[in-house]
Amino acid sequence: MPELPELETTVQELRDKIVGRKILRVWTDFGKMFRPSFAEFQKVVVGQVIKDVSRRGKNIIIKLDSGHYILVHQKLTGSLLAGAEIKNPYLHLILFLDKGQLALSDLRKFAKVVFLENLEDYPDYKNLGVEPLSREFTLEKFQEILRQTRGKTKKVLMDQNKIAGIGNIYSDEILFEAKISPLCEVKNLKEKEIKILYQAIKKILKKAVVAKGTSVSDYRRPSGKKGNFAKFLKVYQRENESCPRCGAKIKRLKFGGRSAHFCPRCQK
DNA sequence: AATCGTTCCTGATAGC
DNA sequence: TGCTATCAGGAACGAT
Repeated sequence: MPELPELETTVQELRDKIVGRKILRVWTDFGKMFRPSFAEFQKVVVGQVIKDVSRRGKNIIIKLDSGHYILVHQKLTGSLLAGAEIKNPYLHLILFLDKGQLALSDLRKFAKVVFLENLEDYPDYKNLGVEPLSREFTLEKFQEILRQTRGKTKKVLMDQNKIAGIGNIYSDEILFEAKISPLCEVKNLKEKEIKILYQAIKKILKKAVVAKGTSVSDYRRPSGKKGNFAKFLKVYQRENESCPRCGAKIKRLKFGGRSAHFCPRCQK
């Protein structure tokens, strides 16, 4: 699923292809994914020139000539693809540009496309937490976030309103790197562990950005290529395999509606 | 106010 | 073989 490194890759690779392009026509077969409506979206978007592509948390933000925005959340299986002519059985949105196409592929149809006049008017956007690879995300900031939060460490890492961009794959990998159990209550983390966890967040996310993300299920880069991080995964989707650090059997545990993969021996 | 359960969707897999 | 049932999963939303 697309998380921060996948989105970062998407943005970097989309920029060259679509900034400066004019939107001539739009097509969809799934009007339900648009907010407020496809009719509204079509009316406002056609004829616009794409000014910029950026990212905030797991949201892709496309800025238009008019100063308005298209916000795309890819959820579980969405991918933004760009090229001369996109072919794929799961396309649900195509923007026909003056050169090439921009398309949204989404097997499970959970993705959302929102048209906004002003980003700050959108509470789901405004409430997003700190960007973990930004300068704002200092150790002090992380300590402050943890002081204000209760619950299990994995859940807090994945809370978009605390830290934006981390999902199931990278929370598992970060916790393994830091040797902390996903079930560990935040209030029980020692100062030293908080520092190690902070460093692990930066390290794993940076490494995954360099590798251009993880294509463990449906994620694809805008060119249709896969990301390269899957081969670096230590615990995610490795249930019953041996821990690469201590050799114990990796466990998978469901809690709070999601699954955590971890080594029961070396993650405390 | 914070937390919990439900919902959206479809391909893969298990069970018969 | 071919059918049906179950499951995964981000986050908005409604309920408590």
